[in-house]
Amino acid sequence: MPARVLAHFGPTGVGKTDGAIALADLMRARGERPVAVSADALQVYVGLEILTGVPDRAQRARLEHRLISFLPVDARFSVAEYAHLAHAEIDGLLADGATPIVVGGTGLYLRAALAELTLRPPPPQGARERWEAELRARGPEQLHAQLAGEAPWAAESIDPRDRHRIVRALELLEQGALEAPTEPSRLWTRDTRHPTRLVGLVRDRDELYARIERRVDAMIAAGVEDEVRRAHAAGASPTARVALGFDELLTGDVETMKRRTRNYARRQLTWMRKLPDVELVDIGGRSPPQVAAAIDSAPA
RNA sequence: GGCGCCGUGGCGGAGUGGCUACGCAGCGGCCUGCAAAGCCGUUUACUCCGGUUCGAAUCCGGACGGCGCCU
Repeated sequence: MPARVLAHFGPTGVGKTDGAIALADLMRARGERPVAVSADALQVYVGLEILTGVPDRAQRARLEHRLISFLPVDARFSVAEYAHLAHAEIDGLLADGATPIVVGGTGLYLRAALAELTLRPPPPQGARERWEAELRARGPEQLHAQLAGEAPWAAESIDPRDRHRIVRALELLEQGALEAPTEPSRLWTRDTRHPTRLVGLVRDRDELYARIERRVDAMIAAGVEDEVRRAHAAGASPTARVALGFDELLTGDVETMKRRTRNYARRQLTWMRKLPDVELVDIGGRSPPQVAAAIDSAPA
């Protein structure tokens, strides 16, 4: 069964955008019409283009990108909203005879775009703030114990120190939306909404880290610090501020930004290894056309 | 040249005779409306040589190296 949707996953700085652009040239030469659909939680924001590494004008001229740089920085965002938008884009492109290339590094977003995850409802008005205040007052262990008392099965799968998940579980519990799953999770299955070919882009670890180093330096040369200050002044939302380097650049701590970016790349690689049916392609030391050919002909 | 202080893993830093210090980095993993988030696990050491001792990173001697002061 021929794949109708292409997907590229890989750690930050590996060269996903360039890879997709090169592949697009190859596809067009064959009469196909590729369009990139971003699977990235931070590239959605307007006003953080340098920081989040959104493809520039020239790159976008060579390959149209969707779901990039469209949301005001002061807006909150979430996987569920993303899943909605991504499904609409992908289905629209297919209906139009185009080939979506889902490109991104946010693992959860990638799966949300490709598959039909059963996402839970958002927290009711003010619930988040209330539980976070509880958390600060009582600490994660206390809240976890409370959760264990009311929904032991849920507490079991959450570490007593994992404040994020504890808060989330309590929000759901409170609105009666915390039910034991009736079917197995689809997060790690090979389930997709359309026949999909998934390629994982990799390269030597030292080389990847060196690229991250250079990339951050290039961002600074391009004026990220001003960009972040402007976003900060514009009231960047909590979900925008989590962008790597946001806080660090406000205080000038470039080394921490680089280190955290490396840590993130490592987590992305962990995620990638776990994806079923991912075809790994080492794109180190290859020219764009070679990269395109390698991606195109990765052993099935 | 003399005297004194110091020499612990990639880095920082405890430990003064037997019992994993620890933190950071690195590495592996978890992951369902915050995911570039949040969380879990984990490798590497006592500068070298000799001595004392049942047993030494820890005590003694020497070598080497570093720092400081003196000549």
